[in-house]
Amino acid sequence: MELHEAKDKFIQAWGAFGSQWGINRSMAQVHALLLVSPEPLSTEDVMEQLNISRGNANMNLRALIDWHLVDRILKAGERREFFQAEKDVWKVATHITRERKKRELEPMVRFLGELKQTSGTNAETKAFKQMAADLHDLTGRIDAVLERSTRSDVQWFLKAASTLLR
Amino acid sequence: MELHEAKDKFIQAWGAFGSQWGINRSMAQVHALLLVSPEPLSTEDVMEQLNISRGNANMNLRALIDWHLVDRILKAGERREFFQAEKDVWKVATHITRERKKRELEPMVRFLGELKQTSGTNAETKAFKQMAADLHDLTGRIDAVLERSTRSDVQWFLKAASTLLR
DNA sequence: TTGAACTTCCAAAATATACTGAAAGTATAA
DNA sequence: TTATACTTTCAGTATATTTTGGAAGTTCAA
Repeated sequence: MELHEAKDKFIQAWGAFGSQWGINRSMAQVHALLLVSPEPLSTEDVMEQLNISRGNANMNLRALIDWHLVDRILKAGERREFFQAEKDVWKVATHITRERKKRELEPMVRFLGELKQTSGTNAETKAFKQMAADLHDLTGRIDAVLERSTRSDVQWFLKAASTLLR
Repeated sequence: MELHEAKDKFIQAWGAFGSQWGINRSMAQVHALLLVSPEPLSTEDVMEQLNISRGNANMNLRALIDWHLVDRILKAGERREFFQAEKDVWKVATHITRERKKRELEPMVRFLGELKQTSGTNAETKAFKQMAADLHDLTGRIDAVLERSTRSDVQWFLKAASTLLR
């Protein structure tokens, strides 16, 4: 497979993969494009290479910066900004994990905790509270594992875990 | 909080949470409804309680059965089918994890493996192949951890992991 | 202070996704 | 075999999300 073809397929695949996980296709594609570009790209470059509008490119670049997946680069003598993806995939995974954990998982854990205080003592209420408690426990454990696995040394964790459990 | 209110909030929250992770809102809500219902429900019950159409209820119930999250129940003397959610949240988590791993993660790991064979030896190609290799390694490790953690004894794994890493 | 080069915003349009409801299909009992 | 009770399908509709492109905003050099 040629480099150009491989990059292209990667951008498509990353976009499709992202959208299965609730990340919009363009954002994932912009990210993929920057991942495979050796040099930082300008907004214009992104627009051209992905055939998307200025507004769309801008919005997704900002979102990626917000997620710490992309850095703004200023070149001497150039007014416009360039964008460069973080290439260390472990760092990328860590940032994505921590952000989604904070934005989505933690609020759910909190909510499930509140449900455990539902009033009532009849069988149906008890069953509901048990379900909420189990789910709270489960999500709490997942949260804890993710917290640990992204704290300081991701690589060590995944290596250790996959070895330990062999 | 009253039982009825708590159930309702749970259904809404589960729907919203699901859609953040690429699962459609109705499917997540049907699942939540069945999770909080002590008795199996009929298609009609689901339609009424969630205010959705017959087609929608049917489609999502089938999808949930397909994901092994819901069982069809036949009651003696009743012609219609009833539906009951698997209430063991560890089992639920295991099924969801394994299904998504199989449908989404594994194909991506395979694809990244293929990218490593991109032809070319110049700096840009090398950098690309390195990136693909890193991503392949990362997703492969995640895959391995998920495989282990859902194999036979989930509870043991998460307990062990969260203790080990304290 | 102006104008050029660039970024950001946002209402409207396009697209993708989900939902509806009626009709067709299927199984069972009489 | 027919009527009935239920399930499934699917074309059309509705809703939600994403994208566009022009206008407004910003920055900076002259």
